Amino acid sequence: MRLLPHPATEDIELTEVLRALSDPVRLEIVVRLALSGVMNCGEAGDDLGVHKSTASHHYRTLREAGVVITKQEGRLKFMSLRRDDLESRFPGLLDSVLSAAGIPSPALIPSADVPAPR
Amino acid sequence: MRLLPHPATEDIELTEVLRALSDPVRLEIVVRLALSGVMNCGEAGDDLGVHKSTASHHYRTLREAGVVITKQEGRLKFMSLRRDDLESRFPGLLDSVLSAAGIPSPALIPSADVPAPR
DNA sequence: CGTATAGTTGGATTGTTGTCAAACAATAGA
DNA sequence: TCTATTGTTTGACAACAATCCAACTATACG
Repeated sequence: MRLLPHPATEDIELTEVLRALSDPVRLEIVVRLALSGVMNCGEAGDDLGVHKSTASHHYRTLREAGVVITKQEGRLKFMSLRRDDLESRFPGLLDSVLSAAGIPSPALIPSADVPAPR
Repeated sequence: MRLLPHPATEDIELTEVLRALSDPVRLEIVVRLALSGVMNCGEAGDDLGVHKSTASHHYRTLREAGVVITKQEGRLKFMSLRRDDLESRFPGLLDSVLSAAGIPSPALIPSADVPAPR
């Protein structure tokens, strides 16, 4: 199981997080992750209306901004929100964005930085 | 005194607000407004390190995204954050961004959608 | 080993954005 | 009315971003 490169918590930049969240496609991915906890890229990108390579580009943007973490298991890559990291770096930010994006109540889904074992 | 065109509260889009806040120059302008309540464009753009026309472009972006409101009095234009509007549309969002941007405690400055009379 | 699956990468295209400089508009005050 | 002040608009330009398609990599499974 490999962990893809991503910024350390203290290196997450506010403007980069906001920029990552400011794209409708990426915001939708983030909403799905918030609702599901963990998703592989195929699930996360399903019915997004964009080519899979475009979705892959968005995964990378989210990862490099520090919004998601990605772990590979077999031929699947599991993504999850870096809820705890974001909360410690920018308290309340992710929850308010998720709430604004229409998620009923924030933090319904427990932090799941580690994907469930296969 | 004229009010420049800006979106109605219910037309403010989350992704546009996030995009407006995702530029370091614009975020700095927003931080200054949060600390000062009301500023004219000259004050807001002072020492930003960009040309005044660039700053003017950023004012427009912030206004069209629904983040600030601008009112003209004489030859000055006064900008202020749309705190109440943003709070009602996206509760907690602006405060968490301002807090993340290093403002000591959010909501220290009372909402000031209307510039102080000259 | 061959094939299917899952996702990434590179190229091409199209459109957007941040920036400056110069010209412009509007207002206040002399 | 002339001039200084305040900010906007326009044009130009380079950098970036979103997208698709095709080719590629890596893993799992027959």
